Amino acid sequence: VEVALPLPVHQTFTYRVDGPLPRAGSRVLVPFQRAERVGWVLGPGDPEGIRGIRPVLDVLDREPTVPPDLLALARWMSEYYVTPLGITLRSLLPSVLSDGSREVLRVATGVGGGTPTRSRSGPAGSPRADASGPEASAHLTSRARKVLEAVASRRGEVRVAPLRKALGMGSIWPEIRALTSAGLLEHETLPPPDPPVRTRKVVRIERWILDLGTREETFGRAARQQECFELLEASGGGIELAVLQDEHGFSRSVIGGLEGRGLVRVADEEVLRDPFRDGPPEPASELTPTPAQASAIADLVGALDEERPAPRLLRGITGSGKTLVYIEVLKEVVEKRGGSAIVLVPEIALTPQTVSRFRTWFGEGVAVLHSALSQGERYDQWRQIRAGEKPVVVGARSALFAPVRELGAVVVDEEHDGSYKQSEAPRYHARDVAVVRARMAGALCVLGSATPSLESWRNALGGRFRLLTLPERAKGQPLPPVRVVDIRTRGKKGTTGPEGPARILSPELTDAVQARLRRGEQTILLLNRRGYSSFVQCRACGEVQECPHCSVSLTFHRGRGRLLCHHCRYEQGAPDRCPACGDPDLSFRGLGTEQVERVVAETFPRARIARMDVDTTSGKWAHHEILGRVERGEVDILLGTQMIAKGLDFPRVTLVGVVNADVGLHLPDFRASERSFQLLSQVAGRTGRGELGGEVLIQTALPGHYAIQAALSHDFPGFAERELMERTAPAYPPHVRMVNVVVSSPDPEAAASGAEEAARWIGALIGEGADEGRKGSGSGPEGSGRGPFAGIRLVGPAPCPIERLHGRWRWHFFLRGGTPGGMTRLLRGFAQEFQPPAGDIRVAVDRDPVALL
DNA sequence: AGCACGCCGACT
DNA sequence: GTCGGCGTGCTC
Repeated sequence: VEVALPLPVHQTFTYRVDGPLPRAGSRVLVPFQRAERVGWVLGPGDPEGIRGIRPVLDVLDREPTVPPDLLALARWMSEYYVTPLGITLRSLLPSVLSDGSREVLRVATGVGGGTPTRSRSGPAGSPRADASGPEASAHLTSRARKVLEAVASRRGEVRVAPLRKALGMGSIWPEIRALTSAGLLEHETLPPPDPPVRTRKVVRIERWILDLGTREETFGRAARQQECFELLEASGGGIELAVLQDEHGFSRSVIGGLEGRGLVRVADEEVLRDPFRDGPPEPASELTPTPAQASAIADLVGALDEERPAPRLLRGITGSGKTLVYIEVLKEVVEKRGGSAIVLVPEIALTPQTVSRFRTWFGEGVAVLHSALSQGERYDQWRQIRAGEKPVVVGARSALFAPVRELGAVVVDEEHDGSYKQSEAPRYHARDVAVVRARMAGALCVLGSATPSLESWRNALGGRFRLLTLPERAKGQPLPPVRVVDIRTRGKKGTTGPEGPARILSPELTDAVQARLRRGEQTILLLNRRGYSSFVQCRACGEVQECPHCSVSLTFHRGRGRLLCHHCRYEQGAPDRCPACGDPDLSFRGLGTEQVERVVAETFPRARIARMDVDTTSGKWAHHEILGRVERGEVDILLGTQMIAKGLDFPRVTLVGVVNADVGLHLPDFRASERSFQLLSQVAGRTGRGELGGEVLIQTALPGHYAIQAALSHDFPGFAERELMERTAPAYPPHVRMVNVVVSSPDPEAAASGAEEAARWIGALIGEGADEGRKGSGSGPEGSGRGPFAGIRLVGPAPCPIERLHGRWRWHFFLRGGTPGGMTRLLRGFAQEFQPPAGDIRVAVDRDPVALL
């Protein structure tokens, strides 16, 4: 059989099987080098040209874990995103199914003199203090001794991978081998663990008694048994044994009696874990669709019958009721056609509230896949989906790969959201893969957003997607009026100096908040930057503290009293004087949410304030706790980063204030304007949802910027038109497809030369060095070849905008244009054949990147 | 990724 | 003469 292994190698392997061939998509345990690994069977293998073929050790699945449709999708992703198939498959499945074999070590038991003692870490080479050890230990290397000591100091079995990490050593297999052959250690490869399944005892009706006469005859004078049986009947046939005993008082003998008559059976059943199980219930109010909703629904329902329905782009302003449209489509798929559907939602919008809207209609038929699930919980959901018990799957990015049967529709809500792009290999975009999965299944794909990505918008304008619009809010409320407050002139006039509160909360915004407090209404304040200040600068010498691993300034977090790097985990104590010149006069620059919180608390001492950003939501359910307080009216001002901009629906929020709309607008990324516009539009949509109306105030130093102007008038088409124009010269997505190749190394020279060599390699294939010479459009590739690579242009290499990250120096270059097929061939050749120069150099290929930092 | 093998400089 | 630190090529 041909087997895909989760290795960073663009190659598959062939193994021998005795007995029937396992079906494609089944997992197998195979010997690989000196370890055992889990891989996936792809089909019959070709033994031609392979020396010693090794045998499959075990077939781990009775039914393939990867059904044929998902295997085909994985193959497509593997090609398109230039990622080995095994790594792609691993990322589509619950991790328990692929985390593979575990190599364990333990101190050998059979050795005379007992276990080697805990070391007293004598100098290497010195005579051993404990004479009890066998002779063999005398000539161990110091490395081997370290390994042995480490194993001995942890009791029981020790896994190799964590041990190696703890020791900070490279490969420790030579040492392990030496120790095993010296009889000091035992080494064993354990099979993959059984997926964790908890069970409990459940009493379930085995034989139903419908006829009254039979019933009397059966039970006779066994009144308790009859009662118990009737309770079981009333509750659908199954009750947990412990509940029957403890809560209903049926003794073991009553249940035993029923068992003896063959009426019930006591069996172990799996306990399924589901943290969303107790989400708040939502009344199933049957809403009447607006005319716009009704016509969107009609189109979508009609599309379900098409052979190959075109993807639909549903553009509905915030509050226009896109979810109602989704639900109607799902009902059609699930109830009328017996199919299943997948609904993708951005991670932070995946709340019990969101889920409960689907639960209202589909009840237990809804599976939820969420990043906060434990491995076991995820696996539980996955099994139920595969068993066909959950026709509706709601989840974040990876829910797209739910093994549903009869896929009828895929919905991608907030399709413009950047969190749909995976940042590790396979670097897929779930929106794009959703279109592909739906197409492969002949299913309908619905992309929904108030502010579609320009990629989808262009597809809709060009007819590849069908555009559906919900131009009005479902309850007829108007979109809130938006006002701009120019903050350029503030500060000088402010009473407390240039850094004082007046610069942070303009008089206009202060008055507006004050009015809400007086009326008992709520305010949302957005500032898309966490921490207290994004950098700390010495007023004497100008020094700014940077992260030692990344080329970014350290952010001051006042709550923790520390400086943190927002890219890696680095942190250090906050300085009280400049580390360079010793001057104590430090200025805290670059406003963050912590500082706003402080200013707001000082300005409105009576207000109840909640802050929501990644620093206040570290716990698993912290989001829900904070939002619950807002919902119950225990919060007057909710302050936070972009995580408060999505999906919240609180009718008493009548003011949204954007503290500084310019954060992010100047990032060196062609999507900076698009992201700002989306964020402003989204947060604006948080108000005016109830009868109280609403208002939005945007503070900015760039009141004339088109992204802000468009947000003022809620004008998505206008914004899109302008932005599409901005991206024509030089050509950026969506006009061309783009690939970002990032080369990194701990050594800055190696990163630069690695990027140059990689670019040269590709340049030679596509017939050009770089793109600079050509101005204007990217068309007309006269000299540059007309083969499969025609039209592909290379730009760069250059240092990445964040040139150092996690201790690695980074260079990158772009490829753009050409045909998708040509690009795939180019990239595959590159991935398979390009050898980076020696040293620790990594090459990451990011196709259709969403962020270029 | 993780392993073996081979080369080379440093240390005993 | 050995040990340990890389670089290179291969894994069914």
